Amino acid sequence: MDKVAVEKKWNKFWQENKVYKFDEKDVDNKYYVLEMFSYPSGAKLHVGHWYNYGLSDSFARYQIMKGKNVFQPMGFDAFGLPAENYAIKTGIHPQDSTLHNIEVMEQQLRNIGAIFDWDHEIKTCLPDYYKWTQWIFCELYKHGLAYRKKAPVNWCPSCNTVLANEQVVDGHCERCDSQVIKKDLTQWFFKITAYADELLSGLDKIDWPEKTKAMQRNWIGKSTGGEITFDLADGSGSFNVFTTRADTLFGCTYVVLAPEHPLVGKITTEEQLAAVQNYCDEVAKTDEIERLSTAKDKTGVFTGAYAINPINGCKVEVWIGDYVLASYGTGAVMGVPSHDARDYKFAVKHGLGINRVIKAASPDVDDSLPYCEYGVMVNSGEFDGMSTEQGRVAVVEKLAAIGKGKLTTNYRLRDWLVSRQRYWGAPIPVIHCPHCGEVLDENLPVMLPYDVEFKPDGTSPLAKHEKFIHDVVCPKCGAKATRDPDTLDTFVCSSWYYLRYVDPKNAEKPFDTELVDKMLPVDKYVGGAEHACMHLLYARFITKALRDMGYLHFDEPFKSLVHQGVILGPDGNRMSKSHGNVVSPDEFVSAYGADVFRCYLAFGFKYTEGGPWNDDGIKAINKWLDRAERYVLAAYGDYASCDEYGVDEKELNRVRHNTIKSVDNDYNEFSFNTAVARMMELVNAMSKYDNKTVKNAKLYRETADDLLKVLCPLAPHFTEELWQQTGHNGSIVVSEFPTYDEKALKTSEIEMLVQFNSRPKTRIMVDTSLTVAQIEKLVLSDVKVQELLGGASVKKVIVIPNRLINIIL
RNA sequence: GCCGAUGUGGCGAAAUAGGCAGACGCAAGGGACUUAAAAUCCCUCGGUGGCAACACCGUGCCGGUUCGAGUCCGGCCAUCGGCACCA
Repeated sequence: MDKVAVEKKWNKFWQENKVYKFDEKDVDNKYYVLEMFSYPSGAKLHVGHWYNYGLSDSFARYQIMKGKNVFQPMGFDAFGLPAENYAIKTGIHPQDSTLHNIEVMEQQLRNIGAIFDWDHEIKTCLPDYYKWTQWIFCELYKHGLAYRKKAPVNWCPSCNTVLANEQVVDGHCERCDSQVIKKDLTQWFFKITAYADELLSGLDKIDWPEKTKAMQRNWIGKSTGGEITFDLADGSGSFNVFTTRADTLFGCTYVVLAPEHPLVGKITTEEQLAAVQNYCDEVAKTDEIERLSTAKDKTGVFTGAYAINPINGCKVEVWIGDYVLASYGTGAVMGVPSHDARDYKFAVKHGLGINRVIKAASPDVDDSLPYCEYGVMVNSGEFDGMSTEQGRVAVVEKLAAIGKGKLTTNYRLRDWLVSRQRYWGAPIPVIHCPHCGEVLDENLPVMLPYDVEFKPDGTSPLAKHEKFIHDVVCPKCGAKATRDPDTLDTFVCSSWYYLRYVDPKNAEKPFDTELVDKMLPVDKYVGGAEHACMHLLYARFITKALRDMGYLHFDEPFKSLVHQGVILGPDGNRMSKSHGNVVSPDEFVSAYGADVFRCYLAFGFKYTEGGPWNDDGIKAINKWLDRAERYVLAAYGDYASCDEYGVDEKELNRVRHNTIKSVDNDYNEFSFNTAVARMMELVNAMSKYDNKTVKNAKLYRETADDLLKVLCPLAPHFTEELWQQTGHNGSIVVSEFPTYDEKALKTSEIEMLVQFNSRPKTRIMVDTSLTVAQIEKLVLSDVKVQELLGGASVKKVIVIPNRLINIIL
């Protein structure tokens, strides 16, 4: 078969006849398969795209054959930095390059032969989409979940924009790898922290890889403890510290405030003023990465002020130190050098007191200082003898009774910084009025102007567009006002696209609530693991926020998630231009066809693992499909036919049904490699059967039909062609997936292994209807076994039905 | 440091529930057909020893539980991913 030519034919046929169109009237039987949409870069589809989209499509096709009404949309995450950077380099406008790239990619995606529903396509850079992205911003704002504040933020000097916490990797920009610096800027945030607890607990309800859930848990970083109030010794005020180890409070010999703590300026004494100011200046100059380095010395300065430890009334020194972060907890900690490694280092360096208040619970545990494990309280007055678990609550409760403490929870998760000083994104729909302050512009969309000077200089490109910025009046008071010059992080666009897919042409609303409630959540979401703490977290947040506003009525957007593995270059490195190891699917697809390529990706890797690319086996897959074709056609060819149903027939039938059973299960689990292995076994069995001179045509042909059907999701064009050539009506791609016959899997006799003391010795044929006791009797009376035993006495016989018999001597 | 994975032939990888390790392939070697090549078909293919039947060893390392461990338990080592002065 000329696979390439055949693929063109069927691809056209399916699309023209809308063979596997999602039936909008049968929503109750829907199955929503979604792959993370792609960024329309100038480069062609690479092997990774095929791996993700091609095999997810096989899963979707399998669901169709299992009778599901499958919805599998595709679109483009079209805003973003790369197009803008490309524009800066080449002068080609981002809109032009993006729309062109999308056209090219659409064609390439069609060539995979996937069932994408193009009527539901989304391009996030078009006004009819970003209008609703802006609408979401407005809704969040109205519900107090979007706000603007001045804060130290991550700034990428190369991309000339701020970044979200999630986009900073090891202190470097996720995109361009430049070192990120801290800047104090006024920026827009989404209050994702309001959902911290639900984002955490919701993880228990969803079928996601444990690894990914663990990463989100980690990222959210819940920690329970208490806030404890220290009064200043001179009575001029107080401050709180956060601790998870209130049981160590009696060991507190000093307290440390973050250098940015608002109290620092007020409490510093005359003598210490110069030192403190000097220290704060130094800290401000050091960049975040250096400051957060664990290896760094625990520097700090005494403020000259004293505070009172509320549990025992002891007077302790108040220091400042940059190991205390202003942005976590209360920006102040109690110093307990005896039971905290950092405090210990700090105390030793600055000559502060060390006072042990926890003993190891069991005497054989290393009890040296600092002792940071849980243990038993000592030197702690009435609390002596209490365990850490009890004490960390009891101490706070005692303080709460006198208004000096309360139990609290802290999260590592920070609010999501969404404004970007870049051009190619959705404009933030806010107008700044000299009288009313910030006012939402609900006259959407706020159009992104085309004629913009987007060369980066650290200010937003839109800020330099006179008309965009100034040609506006305040919606409230009508005064001359200005627009917000920033655009939204592209992760905002992608945080709700799975909702728009089901209702992409709705001009009245972002989506119809009733429809979305029926179509969501996504039943199977497939995409890379690298989005664990970004897109996958943001999407969950937006879903929950929209739910609380009443726009939808479910809690989680993605019921079940699968991460495909990464296909590396042949050298084992991540594919990249700089490594020069990028493998293009094109030459393989044009030589062997899309089905062969897809089957090869299916067979060559464990789906969730991926691995280095190697094209040695692709020829073998091509040969295998040729082999399958030969025997399918042979089954439908001329030969001496009979109704016989002997040993050979039973064996062929057994392999046939075993293949159906296994492959059915394998598709469900994205275990494409083993599915192909089982199908290869079936082809081998057919080849063996074909050697018979007289064959049972009914069985042979049914087997051929079943082979085509189980193979169909992985090789749709190939099987469709053979389906037609063997005289079937209708399209195989929408036929029913075969069911297996349990009876066919069972044979009347089975060969069992005989072991002596767990050592394999011989084999014996056993009737499968025998009981364990009968098998035991049979094996002991077997001539061969008798001979091997040579009269030795048998202590015990262990029979594992259908597998082995272990004789203990 | 903490969290999560992973570790099996020359290679990609299999192994529902503790039961014949290496399914299914690739590569390699041998053979049939062929004037020859391609294609196709058949055989061998974890290691060591042996003519052989067979024996011993073998799933990162060391122990344990069990009639029986790739799988369970304890302790290590290595690689990869994530988090990290988070109080």
